[in-house]
Order: sequence, then C-alpha cells, then structure tokens
Amino acid sequence: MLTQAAEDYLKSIYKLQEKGGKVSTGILAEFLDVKPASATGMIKKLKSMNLVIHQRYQGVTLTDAGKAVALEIIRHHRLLELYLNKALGVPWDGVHEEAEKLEHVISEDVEARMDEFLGYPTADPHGSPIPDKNGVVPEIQSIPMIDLQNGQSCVVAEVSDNDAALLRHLGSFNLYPGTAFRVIEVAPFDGPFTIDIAGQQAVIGREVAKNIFVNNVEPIDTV
Amino acid sequence: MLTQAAEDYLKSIYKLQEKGGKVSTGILAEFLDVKPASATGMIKKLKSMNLVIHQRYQGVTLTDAGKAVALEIIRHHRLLELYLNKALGVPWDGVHEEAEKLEHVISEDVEARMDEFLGYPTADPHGSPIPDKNGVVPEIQSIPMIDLQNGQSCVVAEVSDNDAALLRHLGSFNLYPGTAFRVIEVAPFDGPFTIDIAGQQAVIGREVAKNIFVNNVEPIDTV
DNA sequence: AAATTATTTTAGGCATAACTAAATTATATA
DNA sequence: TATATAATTTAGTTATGCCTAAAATAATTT
Repeated sequence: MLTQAAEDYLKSIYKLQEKGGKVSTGILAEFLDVKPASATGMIKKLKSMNLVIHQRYQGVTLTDAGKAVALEIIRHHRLLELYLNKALGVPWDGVHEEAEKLEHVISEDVEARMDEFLGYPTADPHGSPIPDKNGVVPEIQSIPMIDLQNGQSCVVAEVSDNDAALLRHLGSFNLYPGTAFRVIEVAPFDGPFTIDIAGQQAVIGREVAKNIFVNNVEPIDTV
Repeated sequence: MLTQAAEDYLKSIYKLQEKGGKVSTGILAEFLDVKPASATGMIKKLKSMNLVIHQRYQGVTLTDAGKAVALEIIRHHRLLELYLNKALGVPWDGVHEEAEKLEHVISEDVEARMDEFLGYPTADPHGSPIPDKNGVVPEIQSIPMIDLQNGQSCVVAEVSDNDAALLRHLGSFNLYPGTAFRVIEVAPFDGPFTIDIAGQQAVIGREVAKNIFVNNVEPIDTV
C-alpha cells in the first residue's frame, strides 16, 4: 500500500504531464506546495518502487504502474465529487476539498456502489472526465473560452476545479458544464466577454475565461 | 487539529471508560493493539493538550474537552456506518471497517447532510447509539442475551460491531437490531440457546449470546 | 517484611515526510 | 569561453507515532 503523500505525488505528476511536457522537480514541488528538496526525496522513493522514471535534472515520467495508480486516485476523486454533489447536495465549490481527503481512504467496494448509484458517469461536476475501472479516460474535446469570438455560441464542457471562489462566481451565472451560451461581444483591447446565458447577460473577465472550456462551438454569426 | 492516532486513542479511552472503570495504560494498549510504551507516549501528549487526566499507575480519564472529541468521532463513525448501509447498501459486516477510515476525514458539513438524509437517526446498524451534535448519547437500556431464560421473548437492541464474521453469522439468522425472537430452550450445563425467530429455529452458542443485547423482554412463559 | 511478579515508564531506534542550508549541475549571459 | 544565475540534489534536522529493551515502580505472594 502506498502512503497518502505518495499517491498525491503520482496524481500531481499525471496532471502536470497532461498539460505540459516535462515535469521538473521544481514544477512538481510548486504544484504540491512543498520545497524542491522534499520533491526530490519522494521522487527517489517512487523511483525505487518503479512508479516513475527519473534522471537527474531531466524531470519525472510515470511508468505504466505509476500511471495506473494516478488514474485510480483521480477516478476516486472525481466519482466522489459527483457523488457528494448529486447524492448529498454538496455545492460544487465544496466537493473538491472534501474529495481530496476521501479519495485516499475510500474502498473499491464503496466506489463501485457510488458508480452504480450515479449510473456509471463519465464526468465530474466540473466536467472533468472520470477514468473507468481500467484506467481508460473518456475523451472530452473542448477549446478555451478565451479563443471564442463575437457571435459564437457553445456549451460549457469543463471548468477548473481548484478555486472555490471562481466556482461560486461561475455558479452565480449558472455556468455549469452543459450550460449553453453565446458570445455577444468581446470588448476591444483584450477586454472582457459579454455573453448571453438563457436570455441573461453576463460579463466574464479574461482571467476567468481562461478557466472555462467549451465545445459544440457554432461558427461566427455572420449577420 | 488532532492527528488520527490521537483521535483513535480518545475514542478508545471513552469506550473502555464506558464498560469498566479505570482505564490503565496496559488495557488501552491492548485495545489499540500497540505496546504499552506507545500508549504512555500518546497519553503524555493528550495530557499536554488537556484532553485527558493521568497520574502514573492510576489510569487515564477523559476531560470534558477530551470527551467531546471522543463523542464527535463516535458520532462520525456511527452515522457513517448507517449511511453506508442505508444509502449505498454496504452489508452490515463491512460498514465498521470502512467507517473506521472515513470517520477521521469527513467534514461536519457532509456529516450534517448524511444526518438529514437518514432522518436524524439515534442508532447505527448494530444498534449502538449515535451521539447528537452536542454530544448527548441516547439511552439504550438492554440486557445481555446470555441472561435470558427459557420461554422469554425479546427484541434485539444491539450487537458487537467489531467482528465481521460474527455479524455475518447473526445476519444469516436475521438477528438484526429490531428483530424479535423467543428463547425456546437453554441447554443444560451452560449449553447453547435454541431460539425462534419469526417461525425459524436457530441455535446460538453462549459466546455469541454474550455479544447480543436485547430489550422488550417478556416474562418467562409459565405454561 | 522480603521477594517475586506485573505494570508502567524511560531511553533509544526506525520510518515517513516535511524542512533548511549547502553543494552540485545545468543553463544563460557577458 | 568564463562567469553568473537558476535548478536540482545532498546532507542534516525536526516532528509524529510506532517499536524493543531496560529500568523503575507498584502489587502480590511467601
């Protein structure tokens, strides 16, 4: 059995590997809010367990075994988030923190029961894909909202889950995954987005828009 | 915030305090399956936090603050057991182990939501009382089944929760809290109990009977 | 009361996982 | 190319919480 810390490292390496390429000790340490020296220590330990590949100054990569563990933890996390939201009504800005603690202690049995209760879902409350029992991650193709232009309509696919205040902000506009909206105007000089959500107008700043990913994008309205 | 180990010690001290009087270092260590020297160390730490009172060779007692923590953990544990059983269908012989891990990480918010979902229950799947938010423990008056005599009928109030095999055994007879049964015969020379549960006969050994507590006891059948 | 037995405490270790400070290695700049 | 800067690693420390072995204390027996 792995320690909680080891699981958190593997999960973080996976996530960082997803976005950018090389996962350096420093990047990893920053992401986990520990000092680089601490990350070096854990990397050594994970390497000795054949969960990561590492060469001095060259960054870490997950082995197949390490990736399997990472995906298992991520699956726990996202199923828990959805379960807490759907079954217990925990608001979507609160599920992340709660799942962060529960993901390390939940049994496979309870997880399977939650999965069944939820009807074998493929995305968590923030739109992030839930890996299946075999570690297969459902593909979600989306583009950053920041790339949208005037007149384009779309549907929210996914939002960043690690900032509760941001989530509350988005919730106040009903900007949940699945919600459709249309860009009314992008203010000049990299200004904010004005959008229409079911008849209601909202102004979304560019920093916020970077954290929203959309799909079903319709071509520009050429009126 | 307390460590998980500290919480387990407080919970154990509370439970041992309930049955017998003085909680010695040795008894506590045996209960927690650690060496007495380890218990001494933790007792010292808990004492420094004013959670227990301790004098060398005299045993430990919980302070009001310590008792409050113990009851909170016990509340977490028992609500979780009931929730896992009722909401997710986890069999009653599995809920203890699962709750043992979850009790230390569940938030007050999620606990309150489970409590509401369950309709503010007062007993867990094994019949143990669930302390309320203020640490008030509902009274459950019961007697050990071992004290029953021929012909007496009663209702199961509570069973020991720490032996999964025992629980599966009792489950096979439908001997859950709330189940009524009648003693048909107690075999002579401290032999086993033969009982009638809804028309079905079952033989219950004396060691098992010591782990069953009953109430609503009817007087002896004087035919 | 003295000796034996049992309990409790102290002392010293180990593993985990963080830290700081210093040394090393790689990269960027002059 | 040499030097400065940045990143990474090593070395040594701290804290938690367990362990074993030995010492100290209490309780029981003779």
